[in-house]
Amino acid sequence: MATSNRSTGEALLFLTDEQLRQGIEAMFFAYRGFTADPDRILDKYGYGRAHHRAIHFINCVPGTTVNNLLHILGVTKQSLNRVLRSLIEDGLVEAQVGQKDRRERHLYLTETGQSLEQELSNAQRARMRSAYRDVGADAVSGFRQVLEAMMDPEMKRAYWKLRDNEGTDK
Amino acid sequence: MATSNRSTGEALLFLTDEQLRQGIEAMFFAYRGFTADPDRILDKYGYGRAHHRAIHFINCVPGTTVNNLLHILGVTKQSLNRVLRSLIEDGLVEAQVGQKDRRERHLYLTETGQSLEQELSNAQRARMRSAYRDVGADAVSGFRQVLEAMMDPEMKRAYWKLRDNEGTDK
DNA sequence: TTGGAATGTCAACAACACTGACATAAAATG
DNA sequence: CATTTTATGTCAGTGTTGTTGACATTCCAA
Repeated sequence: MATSNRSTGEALLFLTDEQLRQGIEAMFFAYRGFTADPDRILDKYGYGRAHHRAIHFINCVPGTTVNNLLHILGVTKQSLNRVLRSLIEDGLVEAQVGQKDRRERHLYLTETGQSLEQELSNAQRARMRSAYRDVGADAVSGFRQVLEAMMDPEMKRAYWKLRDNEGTDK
Repeated sequence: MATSNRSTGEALLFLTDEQLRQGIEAMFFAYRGFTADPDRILDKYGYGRAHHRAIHFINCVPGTTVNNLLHILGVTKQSLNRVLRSLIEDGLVEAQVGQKDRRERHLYLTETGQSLEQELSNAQRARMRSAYRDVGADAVSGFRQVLEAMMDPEMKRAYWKLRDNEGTDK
């Protein structure tokens, strides 16, 4: 606390309970902003955040199964099922019975579904892009590092797996 | 823009839709980790995240009113009321009628409430501290900058106000 | 073929957000 | 001072989304 070197002071300072609590509150308020734009759009269509998450990851991994999706989302299959049912009824998602294993349902976005996904993504990316622009590349790098360090190991694996998919697919 | 240094190269790279999407997913998975430890503790007592948020901010700003609290939390007073009622019934929170304006209820944590707040904070800070340690001070600074840039202006003001309170009070 | 494991669906319940209606107290207006 | 308006907080009912429990279907292995 009584050090005169600022960076050493910070190295000690940012681990105080006070600094940690500010980080916690920053996460809380930022997540509100993070979900605000998609929430407004979803309201128009009578959907909620659960629908958004399902649409997002089906778009990421087309043909994924219900079982795989619920592991990514971290909810029970019963909870996911209700959301999927409404999306299928409304023609945004298509469920194809697996050819190898007919217990599985492979999920795809229809054109309508892709259209909504775009609308949601564009809104959320706009805020992210704006924030990134404001703070610069180094800050963004730190942001990503801290987020990854905060994940449960299991979630970290899911996160990497998604990144690998996209890296190799395209 | 045509400079060859590293930060400019990243400045172009991290704004692609792909990079932005990864940031979005990182937020999603990290927030799960962020709430995981408190959620486990709250389960033991039959509480949920809503109770945690109320306890957290009552602890931050002792004597705050219901009206002030619901602005910070971004929920309706009816929603907050249900949570407060159970916390008061269980003896974790005390509501004192205002002396100047007797419509107001000033909220304080009881000793029991402070004890639970400590248990929750310690768990959440432990994860945050671990993440901060893993990545270093510079990354933490970037993390905080991006989070702040992602907040709605209104939330940013609430965030600053809380920081100012603590800075001047102590 | 039969028993168990995996996958997905249907039903009921709990937490927590919301809107609407209302009681009380303060402030403004006549 | 009486009345109206405004602010604060409470109670009741509804919808979304999470949960557990029970079940049908399909695959696989003994």
